[in-house]
Amino acid sequence: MADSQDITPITRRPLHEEATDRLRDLIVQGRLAAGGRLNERLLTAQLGVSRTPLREAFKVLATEGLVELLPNRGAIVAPMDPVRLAETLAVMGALEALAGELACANATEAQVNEIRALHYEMLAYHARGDLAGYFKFNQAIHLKLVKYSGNAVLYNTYKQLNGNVRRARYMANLSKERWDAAVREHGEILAALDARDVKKVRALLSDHLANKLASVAAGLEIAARQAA
Amino acid sequence: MADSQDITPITRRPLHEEATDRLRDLIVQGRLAAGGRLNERLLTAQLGVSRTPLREAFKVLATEGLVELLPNRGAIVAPMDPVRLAETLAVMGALEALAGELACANATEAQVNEIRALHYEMLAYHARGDLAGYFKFNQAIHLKLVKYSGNAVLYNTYKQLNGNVRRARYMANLSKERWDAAVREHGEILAALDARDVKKVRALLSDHLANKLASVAAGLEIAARQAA
DNA sequence: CCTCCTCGTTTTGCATGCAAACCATCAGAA
DNA sequence: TTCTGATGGTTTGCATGCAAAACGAGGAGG
Repeated sequence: MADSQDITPITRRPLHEEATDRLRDLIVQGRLAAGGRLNERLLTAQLGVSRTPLREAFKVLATEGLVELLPNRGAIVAPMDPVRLAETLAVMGALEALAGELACANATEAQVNEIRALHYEMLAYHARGDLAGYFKFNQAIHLKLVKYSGNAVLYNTYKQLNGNVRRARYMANLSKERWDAAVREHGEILAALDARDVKKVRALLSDHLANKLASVAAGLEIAARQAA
Repeated sequence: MADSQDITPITRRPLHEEATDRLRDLIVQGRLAAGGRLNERLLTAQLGVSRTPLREAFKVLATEGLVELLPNRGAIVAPMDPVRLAETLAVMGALEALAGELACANATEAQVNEIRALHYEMLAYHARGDLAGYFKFNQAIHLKLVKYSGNAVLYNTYKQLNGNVRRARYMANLSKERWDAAVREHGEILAALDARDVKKVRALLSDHLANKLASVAAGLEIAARQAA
């Protein structure tokens, strides 16, 4: 039987996949500005591929909601729409609630411990006030939780929505109070998961996401006021 | 203000979109068998497009989970995996529960009445024992409910998952009893929605989907036994 | 009889060519 | 001035060309 030390197969990934992933990263990381035009000629030069795989990547990212195709006028990075963002968070909340429920039933002890480990790492960044590091582990915890639900469709759906939200994370109005509260909430979620308390995990995750939604909404209001 | 008699813009849809939609329909309707090979040359001839837009359609449908791309060996219609199907239904249940909740808050009276109308049409097909007609309106009701939640992201996410499930609908073990029960459940859901009873709508929708999942699981077991 | 190799055919993945659509600019008319 | 229409350059959408990969039929060797 093969184990994780197995020989990794030599795979040459198709160019269009590589292009899709690279572009997705650029967009999610915000290195391609929302609403900005995606110039085919420029990107083919930068990525070193021809137009065909690049255009295939556009189509894929369009179905993921990261790119908008304007017929006969090319593609732009999907603009960030506050309403859409809020809607996405609401959906993610429902998905996480389900994930928490399933994780209570399906996650192994080792998996819960993995989340616990990530939680402590996150606490370390929180203690240092390192927001970027905090976000990274915060993300990781949420993703792991959904993954450990054991429902692959749920995981994929969640991940896709998450991509759309991640590039807006700086829009959240993360006050010190809210940050502290979020960390506390994480602690409670972990405890409830550890206790396999389905109802509590559901409720806590719902609240946690609702709070995030509120925080983002507040951030957007500030942004809107500044724009006006 | 413009009304529905408005002038419709003259739009020539891009070929790749048209191809995507056509292919998606063929797959969802089961006219392209699950697991079956998608021959580029054949399909270009049948759809009357060249390989480029067709291949773009493959990529899009692959991200939707309807097609599987085998590097250097073309594309096949994604095989139907019972586990995956069950997982998808679980996710859809969570989404519908959220949708019902939101619909209680956001749906207009007219929208509830539209669902009521569809419900009665469905009842007519049920009374006649017309399964195909029943399915059509059953689908329509669920989709409308999610749409009337007012959350566009939710609607899109749901619709995408639904495409994957629809082609497996014949796998459900729809006994007369289960069918009757489903119809009853629909009636209760409608009543609760009409009464804007959030909790009840949530609970009923969760149950309804859980029952569907059980029904599909039963159908799969029968299929598995037949295969063995 | 099975296995492995060879070589011709088919199919795929990507690059590129070409016509049509678009955009910017500007001249001329109302 | 403001609007209309022409013009050239750019960009897009799709078709097609070409090299590499996969497939498959046959034949040699075990």
